[in-house]
Amino acid sequence: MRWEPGARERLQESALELFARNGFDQTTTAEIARSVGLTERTFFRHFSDKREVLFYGQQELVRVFLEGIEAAPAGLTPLEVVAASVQSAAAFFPDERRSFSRTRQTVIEQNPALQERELHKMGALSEVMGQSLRARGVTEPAATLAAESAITVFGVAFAQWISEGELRSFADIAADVFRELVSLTGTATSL
Amino acid sequence: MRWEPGARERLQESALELFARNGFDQTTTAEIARSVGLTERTFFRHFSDKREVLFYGQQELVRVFLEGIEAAPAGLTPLEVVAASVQSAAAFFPDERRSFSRTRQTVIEQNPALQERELHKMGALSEVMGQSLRARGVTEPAATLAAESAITVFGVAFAQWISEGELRSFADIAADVFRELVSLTGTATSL
DNA sequence: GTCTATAGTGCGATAGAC
DNA sequence: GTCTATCGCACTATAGAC
Repeated sequence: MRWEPGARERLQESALELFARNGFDQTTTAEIARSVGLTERTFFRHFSDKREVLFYGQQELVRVFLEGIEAAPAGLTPLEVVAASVQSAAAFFPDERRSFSRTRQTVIEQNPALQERELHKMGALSEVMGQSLRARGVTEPAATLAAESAITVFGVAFAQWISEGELRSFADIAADVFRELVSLTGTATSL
Repeated sequence: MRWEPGARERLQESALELFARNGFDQTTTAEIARSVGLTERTFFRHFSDKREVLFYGQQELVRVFLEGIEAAPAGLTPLEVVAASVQSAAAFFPDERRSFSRTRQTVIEQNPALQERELHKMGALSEVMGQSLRARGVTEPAATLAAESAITVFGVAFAQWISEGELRSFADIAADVFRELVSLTGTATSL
C-alpha cells in the first residue's frame, strides 16, 4: 500500500508530542512529516499552515455548541440559550480528556502565535453562535453579546477545568461561572 | 541629517496605504521600507513582524483603559469600574478618527492573520485589565469576567461606531451597549 | 548590513482506490 | 477511465542569526 490511512491524525498526534518535547519553534514541519513517514509537502496538503495541526478538528466542537443552541427550548432568554449550549459542549471535555487538554494548552501558552490562532478559533465560534441566535430571532446587539459572553464563560471554565488539582466536571464549573457572570452584572446599578 | 525623524510613523502610515490599495499579502516588507526610503532591515528593527506595523502604538490605548480603572471611585461594582474604563478609552476615538479607523479595520477584516493579531492584542488588554481589577481587590473569577465583558462591549461598540451612517459618539454607543449587556443577563432566571 | 533557515505556494508527476 | 493522496522541485517572503 502506498499510504497508510489516517495520515492527518498521525500528523496531529506526532506534532503535539514533538511540540511538547522540543517546543513549537524548534520543531520543523519537515520533521513532523518525517516522523510519520510523509513529506513536508504532504503536511501542507492537510494543514494550511504549521499552527493548524493543533487546531484542525475543532469543527466538531463548533457543531456541539450549535446543536446546543438549536436544541434549546423556545422561551429561554438569549443568555439561557448559550448557557445550555456550553453545557452541551461539556460533552467534549470528559475527565479522561483533562490530561490531553493540559498538554495541548501548555504548548499553546508557550507560543504567542498559537495563542493568536486559538483566539481566532474562539472568535469564529462566537460568530457562528451569534448567527444561530439571530436565526432564532434574537436581535442585535443581544445576539453578539450573548455569544461573546458564552465564549468568555467557556474560556474561564476551561482554564479552571485544567488547573492543577481541579476535580469538578467541566459542566459543573461552567454552570458556576455562568452564575458568577449573572451576579456580576446584576449588582451594577449606575449604568 | 543622516535620517529623517519619525521613521516608525512614516512606515506605519505608508504600510496602511499600501495594504489598503494592494492588499496585505501583496505588499512586501521591502516594498513598505522602500516607499519611505528605508531598507527592509530597518523595517524589522521597528516592528517585530510584518503585521505589527498596523498595531504598534496601542500601548496608549491600554494605558487609557488602565487609567480609567484606577480613577474609578471605590465602591463601584467590578462591571461599573470597567464601564468607566471604556468611557475613558472613548477619548481615543474622537469623530475625526472614524475615517482612519474604518480604513484600518477594512484592511484587518480582509486578512485572517491580521484578525488573529487584533484578537491577541484585545486578549492582552483584557489580561492587564483583569490584573488591575485584582489589584483593587476584585476576586476571581469576577475580575476576569468583568475584564472580558469590557472587551466584548468595546468590540461591539467599536464595530457600531465605524459602521456606515453611524453618527453617535463612541462614548454614547458604548454606554448603550453596556446597558444592553446588563439587561441581557438580568432577564436570565433559570441559571 | 549580509546571509540563511524555514514557512508556505504553484505546478506537475505518480501511485493507488474505485 | 476518474478521483484523491502523495511526492518532487523550484520558488518567494519572512524573520532571525551572524
